[in-house]
Amino acid sequence: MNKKRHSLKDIARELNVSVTTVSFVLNGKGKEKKISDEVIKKIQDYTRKINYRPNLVAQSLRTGKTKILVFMVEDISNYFFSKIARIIEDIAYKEDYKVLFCSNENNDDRSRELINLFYERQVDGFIIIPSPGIKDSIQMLINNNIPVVLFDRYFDDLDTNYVVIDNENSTHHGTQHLLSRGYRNIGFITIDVDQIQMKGRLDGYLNAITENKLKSYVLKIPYSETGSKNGKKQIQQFLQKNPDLDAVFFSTNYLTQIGLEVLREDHPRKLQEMGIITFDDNDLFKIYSPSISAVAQPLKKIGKELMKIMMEMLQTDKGIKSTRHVVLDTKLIPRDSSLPKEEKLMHS
Amino acid sequence: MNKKRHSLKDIARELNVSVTTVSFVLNGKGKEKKISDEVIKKIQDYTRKINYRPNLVAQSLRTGKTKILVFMVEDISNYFFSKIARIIEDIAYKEDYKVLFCSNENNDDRSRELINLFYERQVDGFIIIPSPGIKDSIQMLINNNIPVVLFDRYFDDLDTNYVVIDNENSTHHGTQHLLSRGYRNIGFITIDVDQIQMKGRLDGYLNAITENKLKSYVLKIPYSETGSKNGKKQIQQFLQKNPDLDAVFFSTNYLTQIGLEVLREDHPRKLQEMGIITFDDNDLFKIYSPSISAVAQPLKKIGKELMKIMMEMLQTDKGIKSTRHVVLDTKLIPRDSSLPKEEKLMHS
DNA sequence: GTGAAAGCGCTAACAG
DNA sequence: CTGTTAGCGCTTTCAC
Repeated sequence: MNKKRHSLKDIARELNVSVTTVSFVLNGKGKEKKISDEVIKKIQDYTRKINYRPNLVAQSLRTGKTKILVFMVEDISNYFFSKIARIIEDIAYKEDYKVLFCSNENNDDRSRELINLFYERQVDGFIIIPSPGIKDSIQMLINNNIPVVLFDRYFDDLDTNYVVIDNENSTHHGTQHLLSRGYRNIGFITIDVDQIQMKGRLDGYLNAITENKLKSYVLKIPYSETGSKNGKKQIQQFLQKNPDLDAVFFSTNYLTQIGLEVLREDHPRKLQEMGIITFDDNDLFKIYSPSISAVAQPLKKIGKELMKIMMEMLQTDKGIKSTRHVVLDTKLIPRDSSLPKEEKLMHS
Repeated sequence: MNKKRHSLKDIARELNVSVTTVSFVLNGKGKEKKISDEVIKKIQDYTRKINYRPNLVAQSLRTGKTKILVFMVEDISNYFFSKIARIIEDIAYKEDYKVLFCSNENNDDRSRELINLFYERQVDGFIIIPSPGIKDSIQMLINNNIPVVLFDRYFDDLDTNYVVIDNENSTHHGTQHLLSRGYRNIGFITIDVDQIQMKGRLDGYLNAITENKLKSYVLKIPYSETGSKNGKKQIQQFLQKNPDLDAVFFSTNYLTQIGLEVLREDHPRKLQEMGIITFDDNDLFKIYSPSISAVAQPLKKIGKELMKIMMEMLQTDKGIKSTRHVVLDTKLIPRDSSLPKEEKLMHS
């Protein structure tokens, strides 16, 4: 086996042709450039024989394109993000793009660092879930004519492409669902963060509650504490302080996980009796006992829309065309955890 | 805002110094090369002002290093893989490496394609869960002196670095656990694939069963069907055909998911009464009802060991030193699903 | 102390 | 039809 990589020059020398000829042939421009069949064949045979692999770094330097996209989310190991990642990956590979995944932990410094890093590395485009304070970095990318699509959330005062869901409507609908099933004291457990998607989710809940002249119960947990014991404790206290709650709405899937854990340990009875809805579905919620009703985001559609916008930008050379705003609907999947209240009480 | 990227040349011209000087200063070699403080300051101030970002592609072409690692798994959206991905990512970033994640679907063609792709792109190292038939591609990387670490499985007749767990021992132990809890007819549901880790898992189970002179019940499902209705159907049939089973051992987490779904839908009673163990833990198994006993892989340790070997190879220039073989222990986490058989029957 | 220049491997305009 | 050549942006040797 050959230890050294072959270069165009090596091949050219070996075959007594010029680098250009080899380059043309390998790029499929042999016919177009009217290179003789004989030479074409010679080159193809030889390169196949030595298993020639072009140096894409050199190619990138020359063309200015890396064929790499960045997909930046809060945490790639989170169900929602990793599922979308997988969809994006598949579409991208079909379009001959590779995808670099990274997690920013919803942290501005880390986000900025990552964006700079990949900017230096000349990636062709960014698909980003922005952390709260990185408007400047996003702006920088846009100024430098680099395709960016945000998703899950965006900045009100920054004109970017984005793909989001109708958060407000979704939680409004979910809350209505609980109300229609007879629940009256509905708690809302969410993340304490000043981001548009979370504000939307809270608003949807609050509106539904006020429209029905009911009392709202809101618990806000700092994002940084969702991984720690502290988050769990806050939910425990919230449930204890509000014993009259007959339903809870969790605004993200990791909160649901913590919440279920608390309910299971401290209030096994409530776990069966309370109405429960989670934002973001998970395969496992379906097979939980009780199965958990969920507001499911359209993962495939989100992935597709993101890539559609991205490919469009990538293809229209540097069109500073209008930005695309896509707002998708979610789907409420009623399961056992939000069965009518009386029914639940009967069973338990 | 400036539309164009700045290059070293631009800076040099602007500041009336040479490219070399700028390069030295930016690489922190100013002092070493005895460049005057004045010039150093001038360059630093200016580059900061225009927010100069070096072109890392050019740098890579020149140095031959990309500072990118590839992490290839079956499916990045799977819990086990995405958790490890996250750990690897964190370690890598600290070492100033970026990580490209990709999913090979345990498919040889896709694996080969991906490996070639990244090889062309000059990535510095590969961490791979190999699909069954890509020994040749792995060999190619090794021949070309590219650091490779396999994990989860390896090839018996290929001398590579790898990090795996003691599969045989783990399932043996798990099966023993079920036996000690009074279960006698234990089924083993696994993937039909000729790979070392799955063979180990099956062997561990079979050995435990034979040692105790019991009957084995094995269901092998093709990997390709685990995502489809077909896989579900096979489990359904398996359970129907073997009504005397009092316990099941699932050999991977996605099989467990399907299995739980089947049990929940078709045999809610069995779900409570049967002994259940899963290979690969998941946060949600802990809060399931019943909580599911699991053979947990040491995710952090796996990630750390992988990166330790990788960094070692990356640093020792081209040392063809001996290959590293790391075999880690798993941890059996007994939960409610494997409570003593009598206890379970009493409760239900 | 600083600069000129070669070269990493590739593309493509231009020349013949 | 094929070859020469100028870069892409950077690092680094060698020269002054």
